[in-house]
Amino acid sequence: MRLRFAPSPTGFLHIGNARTAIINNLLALKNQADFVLRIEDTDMERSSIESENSIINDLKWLGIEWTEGPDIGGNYGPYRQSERFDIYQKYTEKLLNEGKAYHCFCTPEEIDNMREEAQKTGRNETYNGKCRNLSKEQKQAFLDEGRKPTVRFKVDSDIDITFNDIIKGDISFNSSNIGGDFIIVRSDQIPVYNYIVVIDDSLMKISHVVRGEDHLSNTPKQILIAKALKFELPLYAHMPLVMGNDRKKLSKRHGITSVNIYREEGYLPEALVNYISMLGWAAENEEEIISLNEIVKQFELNKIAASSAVFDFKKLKWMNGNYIRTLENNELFNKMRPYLEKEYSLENMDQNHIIEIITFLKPYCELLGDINDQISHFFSETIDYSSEVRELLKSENGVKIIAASKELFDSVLTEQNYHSDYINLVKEMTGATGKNLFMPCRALITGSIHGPDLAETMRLYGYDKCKKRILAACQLKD
RNA sequence: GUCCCCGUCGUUUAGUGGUCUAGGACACCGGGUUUUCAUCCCGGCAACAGGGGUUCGAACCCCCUCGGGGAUGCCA
Repeated sequence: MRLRFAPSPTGFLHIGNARTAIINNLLALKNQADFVLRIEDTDMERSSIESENSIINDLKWLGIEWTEGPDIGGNYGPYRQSERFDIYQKYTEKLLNEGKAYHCFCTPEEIDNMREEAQKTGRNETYNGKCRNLSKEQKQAFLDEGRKPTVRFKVDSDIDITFNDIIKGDISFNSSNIGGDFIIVRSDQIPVYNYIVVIDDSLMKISHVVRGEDHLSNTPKQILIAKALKFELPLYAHMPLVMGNDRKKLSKRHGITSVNIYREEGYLPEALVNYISMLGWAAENEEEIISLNEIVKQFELNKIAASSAVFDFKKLKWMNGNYIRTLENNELFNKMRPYLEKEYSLENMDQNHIIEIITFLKPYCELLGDINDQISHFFSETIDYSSEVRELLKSENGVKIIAASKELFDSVLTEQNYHSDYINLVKEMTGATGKNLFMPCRALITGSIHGPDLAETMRLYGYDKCKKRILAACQLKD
């Protein structure tokens, strides 16, 4: 089994493409198949090496590993289409010589008119075959005019093209419905995707073409070319597209679509891979959070749903939080570290202490970056009291509790029991209970009325810091 | 317009003729974990697009309608 992922380097790796890559990777792992990364960079205007690098970077981050590609070579290279033009040219000449393709001198304007005409009359081919049987003289005349021809592939009419798609089942097209003779080489000599994808897949011995459903209607054209070139056909599997919440193809306006942004936002690649694997597929016991190994073990291409799926950002987030919670503490620290360092200098801090805090705050984080908000009051010396907190502390009850707290820290509480005994002693002194007890205590120490267990928070703060906070609260004036 | 694909709770899925008064997960709502929030646990809400067939029996098979998506590029 030989698989391939063939992105065009015209931007960042998109979630939809990432899914194609992930599914191919799953399959490759399951079947110990060869996995080719091929760069489809024939759109000279939009392709860039920066995009290629960033896509490769994102694929690696996702844990995807190919066995052949532009970065590592292989026996079927080169793996950039822009480096294979001489190969394609031979096939073009062959097609031309055999009368299976021909030069077309029509201008874009003429083509536009044909398209309009075809639309109006309800015909299916957009190109009317005008240049199919040009005489030598006619060709020469166009050449003398300075026209640069394209190469069109001859599509015979009324031929049934059928194939069995692994995901969709039997599919059939009629050659009369695919738009007529289509261009395989542009007027600037650069061949187009629909043509060379066939050559590359054949030359690279790809056995299974697993790609997005947007390629489904390209498939009959590709089959026609493969037949003209006497290539063996690969097996096809077209995956339904990933949609936004309005059921349109997932795009920027639906939310984050670039994989690199997910990385920056603090998603774990394991979570993203897990979630995306579950889009259109379910494990035997319907377990949702399962390891890559288990997915690989259970995954079957023909079990992918034939219908499209809406990308659920909330569920992804939930899943990410889940992965964060199960991460081992030191590892979690290492992963959160870059985020922390964006806002805090960790240089002079006790690493074990930070790990202790992170472990404590883990259930509050769905994204790695969430730690920054959660941890701020552990790291900062001063407090910004919100107006809500201010009001609470300036109430009669709040003032009473602040006074009691100060007295306790002045005389009763020690470095040993300041965290464990504090709240109970305040309760005894003030008679406050329940919310009236806990809210002000939490507010005056942490500056917030919500948060994790107060005693543990105080322990992690340390005696001095708790005392400072109480003194600060005493200073609280209008 | 034309061609192709698709149609189970809001979302994602289980379901391949009887075990389905349709199951799980996310989201949402309610309760519990003797302060809050988060985690965790329990409970609730909620779907077979519609209409015809086939069959003793249909979410599952067939047809039509409707709905959605994709393609229709000298993009990939």
